This record gives sequence, structure tokens and C-alpha cells, in this order.
Amino acid sequence: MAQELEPHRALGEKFESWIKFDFDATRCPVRNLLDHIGDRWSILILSALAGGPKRFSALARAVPDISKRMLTQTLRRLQSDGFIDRDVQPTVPPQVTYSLTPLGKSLAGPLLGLIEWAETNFASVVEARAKMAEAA
Amino acid sequence: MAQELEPHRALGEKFESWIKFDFDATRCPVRNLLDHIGDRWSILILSALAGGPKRFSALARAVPDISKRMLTQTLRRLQSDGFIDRDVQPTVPPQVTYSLTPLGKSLAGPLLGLIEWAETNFASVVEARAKMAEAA
DNA sequence: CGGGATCCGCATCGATACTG
DNA sequence: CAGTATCGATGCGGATCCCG
Repeated sequence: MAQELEPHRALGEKFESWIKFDFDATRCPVRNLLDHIGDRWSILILSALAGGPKRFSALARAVPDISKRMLTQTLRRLQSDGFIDRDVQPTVPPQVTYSLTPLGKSLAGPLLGLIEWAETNFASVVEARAKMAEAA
Repeated sequence: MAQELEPHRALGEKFESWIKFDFDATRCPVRNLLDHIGDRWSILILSALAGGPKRFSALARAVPDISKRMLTQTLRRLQSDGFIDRDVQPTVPPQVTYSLTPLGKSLAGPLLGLIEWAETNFASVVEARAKMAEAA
């Protein structure tokens, strides 16, 4: 009846195939992606840049609770993964603008799916947690 | 021409709306989801269970490099978030089976999207990293 | 303005040993 | 079998100071 395999079945089959990579993070695509954007900040930064290019200080303002250290670190990593571009204008004072690469933009689709899920199902999760808490 | 907004544009607009939550993890759905399944193991466990219910030891075998400690901890958390069910058969020795709840299954869709992206774009990421490395 | 360098606390996680 | 308890390392991440 469904035109495709149910998502969770498909996910289960995917999982089986990962074993072939011996769960080596350098070879398993999923582990690799998780290791690189699964941290606290990457998805936030990527989302912030999704609306258009932003300068370093603008990013810092957009994500108020990130330290400069972590912002720099996260940006470097996203850059070396090919998700964002770094454009330096050698003016005084310097202007550095970050923007999504085509690869970065292509990641926005899947990310958006996850985020929309979070928004629609947030209430259910909170409810589930409340039930667990009162059971304890 | 696109029947919907380009994904990265849509993501950018989402991001703007998160600011209203003051980036409080207890109220912002996205931060909350990230805090709970953004760790190293949750997505792996969820994927392992997507193929069908599994017992504790079966999960340990499916994800070889997880310690019992982390497996237990991750399972408890996924359970309290309402993603998985824990079924205990009071036999000797005990049998504990974990399975995805409907909520957990509903998460499989978005997750699958992300995973398929990782598989198709893994090569590009590796290539980007190689370019960065040689530039240094 | 856009970082780099350094110091350091704190939470996370792994290994090991023990239990019902 | 399916955990719990305890200990210890490690490394993430914040705070601070400095620089071109």
C-alpha cells in the first residue's frame, strides 16, 4: 500500500549494511557524518548560514551562547568538510564572511526534515518524559 | 519553479524563529532533540532497533564498540524520551527486549533522509578534506 | 574585527568488578 | 542475562589574554 518501504524498515536494512564498514568512523559514512555535525554547534551554525552569508560577529550574535573559541573551531571544521566557504576581505579592520557551499545547501534538506520532526513531536517527547518522572 | 521553498532558505527561516526560545534547551525543540539524540550512540541504537525488536545482548553485538555502561545509559534515555519500549520477561535468566515505539518509528523517516545524504555525499566530504589537507 | 594561545574545570566515557 | 557501582583518564568547552 505504501509506495515505498516503511521508513523504519528501510532504516533497519541500512543499519545491517554499516557493519561491513566495521564501524570504522573513517570509512563508515554515517559514523563520519555524526562525528562531524553531531556536536552541539554545527547544526546551529549551518542553520544560521542557511538564510544567507554572515560575518563572524553576526554568527556570534545569532548564536548567543557560543564562545569565540568554539565558533572558530566549528567554522574551521565545517569549512574543511566542504560545507561552508570562508571569504576574507583584507580591509582594516578585516571582514570575514561565511556562506554555505552547494554541498552545505544540499545538507539543508535532510536537516530540515529532522527539524520539522522535532517541532511537531516535541510535545510528545515532553509528555513521555513527564510520565517517566512520575513513575519514578 | 520549485513547488516549495528551497530547503536551505526554509532552514534559514526556521533558525530565525528559534531565537524566540532564547536558545533554552528545555523549550527549544531543536536544541532539545540535539541534546538527546545528538550523541554518539543514540542514532546507532535507534537504527539497530529499526529492523525489529532486539534484546540487550543482541544490541551489544550489533554495536560492537559500545560499552555496557553506555548501552544501558543510552537505552534508558531513549526510553524516557518515548522512543523505545522496554519489555522485561521475569524468567531466569531474565530476558529484556527493546523495540521502537510509534514515536520512535516516526523519527526513522527524517533519520533515513540524513543517512541517505551521508551515503551519497560521503565522497564529496572526503575530497573536500583532502583538498584542505594539501593546502596546509 | 576576527581570530590564536593558554589554562583549567567539569562532564563524559571506558574499563573493571560485582550482583540478582 | 542484564544490568549496577566505582574509579580514573581524556577531552570538550568556557574564560581570559593577546595579536595583526
